[in-house]
Amino acid sequence: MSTIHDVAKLAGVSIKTVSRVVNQEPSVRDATRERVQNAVDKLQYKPHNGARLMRSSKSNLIGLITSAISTVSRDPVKAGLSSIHIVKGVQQACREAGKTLLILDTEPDETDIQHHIDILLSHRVEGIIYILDHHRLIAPPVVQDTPFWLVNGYSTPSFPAVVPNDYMGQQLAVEHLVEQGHSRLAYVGLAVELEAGRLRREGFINAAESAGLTNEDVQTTYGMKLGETTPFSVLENVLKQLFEQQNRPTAICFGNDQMAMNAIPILHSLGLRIPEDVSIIGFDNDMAIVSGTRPALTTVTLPYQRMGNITAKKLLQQLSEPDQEQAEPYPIKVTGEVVIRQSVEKLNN
Amino acid sequence: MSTIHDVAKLAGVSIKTVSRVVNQEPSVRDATRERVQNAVDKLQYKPHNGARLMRSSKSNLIGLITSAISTVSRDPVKAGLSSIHIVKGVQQACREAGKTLLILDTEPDETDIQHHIDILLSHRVEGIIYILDHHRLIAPPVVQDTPFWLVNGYSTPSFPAVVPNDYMGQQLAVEHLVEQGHSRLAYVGLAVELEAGRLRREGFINAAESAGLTNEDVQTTYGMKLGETTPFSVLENVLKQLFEQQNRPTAICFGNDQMAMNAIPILHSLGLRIPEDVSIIGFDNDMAIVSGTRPALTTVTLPYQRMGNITAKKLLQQLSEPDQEQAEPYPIKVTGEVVIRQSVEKLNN
DNA sequence: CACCAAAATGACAACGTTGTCATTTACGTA
DNA sequence: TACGTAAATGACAACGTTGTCATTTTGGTG
Repeated sequence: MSTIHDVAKLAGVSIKTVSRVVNQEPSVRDATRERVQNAVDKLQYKPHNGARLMRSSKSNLIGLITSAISTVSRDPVKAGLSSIHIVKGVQQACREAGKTLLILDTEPDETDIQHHIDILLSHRVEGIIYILDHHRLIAPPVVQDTPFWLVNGYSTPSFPAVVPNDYMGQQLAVEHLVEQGHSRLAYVGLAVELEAGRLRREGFINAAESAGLTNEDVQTTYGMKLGETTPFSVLENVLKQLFEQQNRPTAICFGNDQMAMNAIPILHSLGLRIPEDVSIIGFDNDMAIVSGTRPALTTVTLPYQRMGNITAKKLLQQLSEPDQEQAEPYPIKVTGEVVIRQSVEKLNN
Repeated sequence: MSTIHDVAKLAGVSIKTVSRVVNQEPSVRDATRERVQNAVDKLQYKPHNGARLMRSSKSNLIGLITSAISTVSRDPVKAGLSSIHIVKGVQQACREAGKTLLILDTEPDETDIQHHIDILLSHRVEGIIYILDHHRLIAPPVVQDTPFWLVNGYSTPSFPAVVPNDYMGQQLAVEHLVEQGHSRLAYVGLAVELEAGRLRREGFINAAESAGLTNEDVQTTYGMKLGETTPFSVLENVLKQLFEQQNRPTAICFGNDQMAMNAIPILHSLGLRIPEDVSIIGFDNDMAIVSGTRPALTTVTLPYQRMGNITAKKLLQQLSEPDQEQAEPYPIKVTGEVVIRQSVEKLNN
């Protein structure tokens, strides 16, 4: 592999002039620049990033820690929305900024990431982004001098983090149902021990109250855990009870798409048509699920890609403007949006 | 960020002794080693990879070019099996060998990867793996001095490459059907302009011949393109014609899982039960598809993860034993295996 | 032509580590 | 205790580039 000295000798200039050409500095004559560029091309010279890094302290690398690749080949329906969508969002922002992403993938369920941090720091990455596989609180990682952001997880109010706004997302679902004329709602959600489960339930309850729905009109149940297939019999019992009562709901908000998908055949077996007899709405917009449901599922997006993009842009901004402080406390919450398909009917009332 | 000089000063030794401790060289006294390690821990010293790289010409990085991340969030059913499974296999082998993977993701359909190669070479990666999103022939990339492997694509017989053995995979499917007593088969496959489409069709025909099936017993049709949803009406017509004839097939080999999945409701609408009236078998073992079919689809795996793993191990072997030559011509073909579920019935005849 | 200022070019030190070889220390044996 | 050898430690050059400042070249003006 050729060095800057080889190029300088072939072009008949100093190594500094070669450096100026390669780095597109202005103060080089056109004829000189052309002569050097020809030598670069002929020798297929690639600058040595290690040497650059020693001199200029800019690696041009952004470190990314994720378990998305290890987990992406699990059963897509059971696994929930893959955090690789977050990776994609991060990647887009880095590509636009001309930064190279150094992705380190952890084993699933691996919580000690210090070894990964050490690798990234030895490569002198300019910043680190750690993507969690589901929304939760973690202890703050200890990293000096290098900007560090969490995505899909959070720590202290001073630690940079971006999370999905599960609360607002579920509110949007309720607002959509109410707007479509629904006034008797049920919520079948995730376990409240889960961050997302708790926030989505709270969002549902608050939105129902804000819409003036009384306790008679609103029924909530929960208990399903992320990552587990909803046992058919459990969901079946829940739905049976909902429809054995006098004030049957006209619409059901599910805590995620998987529950909504599993509910479809159960509701059919109860003699209910969707959306004519009961409307349903999911959460996540998981294409592995919604692309297969009949009728096509109306749902709320889990804005993973946007979260990744926002995080990377914030980090990059932090790098280019080191004195700018984040005004708001963390985490930054990103709200999804309703994707209207065919599982919600408009009522005339 | 502290340097080796800071550690040496704190521990009261030379920088070379610090280097010996950090690199776990043997010739250091235990007491000295402990003193140095304490200083390393106290200062949170991380070796500077750029400096190491300049001195030792070993980056410990393996470069990977793929479009898997950009494409993974497309509709999983339409996209075909994601090449991220290949990435996972590469990752496993690199992790075991203690190498860090530098993943560069291209835009979908981007064919000029020279810019990505340049980035990787400037980081002095020890080897490069280029993953193609589907099995095809490409022009040989020009890279000097650095080992370069293709996965899911191939070039000249001297260019290192690993591809799926589509031919053998489809043979396995036929052999399984024959073993289950089926003697009247149909093949509904991918377009033969596609590498996989051509090889799978050839594999089907050859396996049927080898099994002694006559032309009367075997019917082939093809024309579907990878990446496009099979138009329902086209597939419907194909299947109708198959079952309007006197010698109806007892089993259908599909060129991929997506076609098999789409065929299920059509066969039902023709009054055919699966597998009682007609057995079906897919190809790819795409969990985004097979996890949702009823009955559960018997299929042949597209061994992406294994291909990735084999490639990385070959590359790593090339790095540790540079004089070893690959005995066989390229590409190396990796055969999948039959995954038995419920869509193939055993006939008594 | 002489002078001045701006543009272009070059010399060389420094970045943080490892490889090489010289020097010092410790241990075992006679 | 002296000697020899092996183990441990240290000095310093080199890796390939960029930053800094000195030097040279060029162009314009009087």
